[in-house]
Amino acid sequence: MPAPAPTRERLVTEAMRLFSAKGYEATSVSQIEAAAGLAAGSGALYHHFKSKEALLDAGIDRQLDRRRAMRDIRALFAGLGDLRAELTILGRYLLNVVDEERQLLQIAARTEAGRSARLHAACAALIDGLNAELADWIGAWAPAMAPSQRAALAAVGVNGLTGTRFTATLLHQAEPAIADDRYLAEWTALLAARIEQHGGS
Amino acid sequence: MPAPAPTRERLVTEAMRLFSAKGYEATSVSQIEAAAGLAAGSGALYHHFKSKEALLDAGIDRQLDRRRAMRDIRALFAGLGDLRAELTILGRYLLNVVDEERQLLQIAARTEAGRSARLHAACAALIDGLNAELADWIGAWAPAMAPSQRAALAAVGVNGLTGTRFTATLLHQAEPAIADDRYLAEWTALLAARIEQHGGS
DNA sequence: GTCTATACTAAGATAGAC
DNA sequence: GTCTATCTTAGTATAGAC
Repeated sequence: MPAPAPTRERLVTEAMRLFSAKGYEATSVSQIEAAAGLAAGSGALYHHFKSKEALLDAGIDRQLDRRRAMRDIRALFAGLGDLRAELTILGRYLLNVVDEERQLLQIAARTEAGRSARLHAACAALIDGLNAELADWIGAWAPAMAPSQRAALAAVGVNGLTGTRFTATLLHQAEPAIADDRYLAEWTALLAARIEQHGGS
Repeated sequence: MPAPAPTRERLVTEAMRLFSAKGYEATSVSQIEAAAGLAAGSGALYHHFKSKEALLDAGIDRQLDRRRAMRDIRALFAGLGDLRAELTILGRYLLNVVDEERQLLQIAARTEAGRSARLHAACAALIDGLNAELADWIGAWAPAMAPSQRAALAAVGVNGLTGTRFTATLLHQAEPAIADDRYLAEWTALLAARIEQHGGS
């Protein structure tokens, strides 16, 4: 049987879950304590974190650590030499990254704009990274495409992936209205048609 | 000079603005009163609305009234006979609808899932309507396309538009990283390439 | 209709017993 | 490390003067 996670870990886990469901401000310390198996309102949380905000920071840092651990996985599946095969895998990979970061994105979405600079920076770096990965790949297959057009195409592509998760969250859909396979297949066909048309040389 | 809006109107306007910025639960009645020019914490709001939730409902209803007033504008620009010309206008129209409803979408995004059934219903109807409009248009230009594929293509298209606003909100961008014209042009080219390829017959 | 004042509850955070 | 108890502030909402 797995050793129970230490209290500090449980607090971070439950806090991030509650923050993503209700937003930072709308989540009380009592609720976090209760979710972590401590007495609600006991203030036991403050033996592990200086404040509620320090707890959010710890959660963001944990997510950033996970992100660093995932880095360089991308290099594993490059260079199949076939446009649609590569794009299929790239789309699946990008959507997977969005899912890994979904909790963080939801917290940012449910929390006031200037509330946490760290939160904002973590999300901005994520979105920028997704756009850069897709833009780079497009650049390799359509070298003649102007950089500004490449950026716009990458943005539409990335928004097509992030948007489906945003919408699902917004509408409280446990699972997307359209199955991921179906959606990704259409996403791939859409971008492939445009790239072949343009950079097909 | 314009007559100052009545207090009740100002309360709804400011409440919706604050709800969209901070979320429903994170916005206090005092803040709404202050924003509407009343004494913070005076409780003057309760002479106009039974409760904070009744105020949110009034704001949702006002948005639904506006939505009804916008209906049937779509019919004005149909039937240009040119795929790319029609798609350009349709994309501009759909993005405009998203902007009109942006405040409502943001409130839903920043507010806990089961908090308001009315809010959820208003957003679901909006997203469904956008998808249906694009799917119908695709169906007219690519009759041979399977319904499930048409739905998937429409979903990618709509997510490409909603996603750009979601992302801008998430990253606190006053204006999008890519100009709307540039973005819409690429969005149009992307979908047009796919539709021509498929239903071009 | 708007104010002051207030009731009541819950928030974030701390002190000290065990 | 976790608890009970408590401090202080802020929340929703109401009562009553003007």
